[in-house]
Amino acid sequence: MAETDGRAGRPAPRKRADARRNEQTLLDAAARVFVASGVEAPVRDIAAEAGVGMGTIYRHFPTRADLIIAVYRHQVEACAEAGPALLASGLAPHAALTRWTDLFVDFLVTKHGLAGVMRSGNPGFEGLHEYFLDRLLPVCAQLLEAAEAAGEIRTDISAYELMRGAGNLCVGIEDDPDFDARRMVGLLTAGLLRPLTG
Amino acid sequence: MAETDGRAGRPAPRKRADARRNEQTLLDAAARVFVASGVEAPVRDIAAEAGVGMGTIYRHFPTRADLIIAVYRHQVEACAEAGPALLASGLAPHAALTRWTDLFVDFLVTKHGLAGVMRSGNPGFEGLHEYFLDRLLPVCAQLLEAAEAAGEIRTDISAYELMRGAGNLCVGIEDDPDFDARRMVGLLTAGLLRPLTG
DNA sequence: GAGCATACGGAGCGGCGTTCCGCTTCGCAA
DNA sequence: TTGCGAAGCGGAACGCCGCTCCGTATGCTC
Repeated sequence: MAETDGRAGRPAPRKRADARRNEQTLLDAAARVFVASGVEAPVRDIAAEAGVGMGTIYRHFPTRADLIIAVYRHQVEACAEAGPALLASGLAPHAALTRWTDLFVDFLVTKHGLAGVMRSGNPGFEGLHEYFLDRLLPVCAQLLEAAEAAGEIRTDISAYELMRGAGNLCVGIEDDPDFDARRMVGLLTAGLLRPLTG
Repeated sequence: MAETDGRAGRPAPRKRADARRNEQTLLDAAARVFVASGVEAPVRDIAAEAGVGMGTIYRHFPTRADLIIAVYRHQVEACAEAGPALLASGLAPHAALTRWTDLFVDFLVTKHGLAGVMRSGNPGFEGLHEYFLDRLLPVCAQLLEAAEAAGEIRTDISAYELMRGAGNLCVGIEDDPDFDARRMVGLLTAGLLRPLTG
């Protein structure tokens, strides 16, 4: 919330060298642990992997969510930027929306358990939920509006619902070979299409 | 699994009176606690509400899932029976499927957190997932097949995926007034419809 | 080099699910 | 009615978790 404080002056007093080093070490260690054990891995494991104490993690990343956000920031950014790009690519809006949703889902399913943790009301992860929404909701909304404006889809579904729905569909995929989240999200976007019959 | 043992003879040695009493007490207490705090309520709370010790719960219901199953058995049964009834009611198969899905979703969303816990891979709840599948999957499959046979819907979605998808969409609804699970599941079933265009 | 703000480590707290075992109670048989 | 083995009970205790707190160590500045 008050990370860089934004406002006047330069209140960030520059971190100590060992602190900056540790932060990077933690990010690397967390990334490794997330791949190996999923994003729900015990904080202790991450601390151990990084060779630091518990306190160090919590000082750099006050909540688990902050750590996860930091680890995946780049990829979320890429997903956010893909939205406008797809719209500008000449694809029909609904097709662009579908493609973008696929990207979003791919991002989620390739991170063990990220989806499960991203849903709202999951204690300790509210910040993650918020971050995803802040960053990706406008993108999704833009795609949705374009498709609505083109008359391709129904207008009673909000961007939030679509993202939340797609996210939910990706929960708990890792240990279930019989469930293809991508196809189900495809069903969801297909369901958006305005029925041709009256 | 080996509850009544099914097989020959009568190996169930009839329970003691106090045991039967306690089982009922527990069921009632659990139902109350589930309503008040959701199905993820601490086992201790249920024990306290029932006025029994921890051991008593675990003896009667070896896993949390067993307790939940016992509490909701009637309602699951009703949902299962609604499937054939809807098909026989003269509704078009896809309409019947949609209605049934609504019933299923209603059942899930009216129980705090049931959906979240029903997904596979949730430690301590595997049995619950299994039970829902055993009981409701055939029903869903029957509805799906009828709609497929009528040529109303696409054929590349399995009953399991549909149920799992609907279930997933209901996860974490309780604290999110902006997300209408019923409408999203409606999108899913609408997406099943065979597109009228080539 | 001295002194202090900054950062570190990990013991410790409270909450969870689950197990285990000494004690109590039931109900059958004598 | 009484005695006794088995069935059932309660809750302390264990291990795992996220998270906090504070005595100690370290980097930075003067």
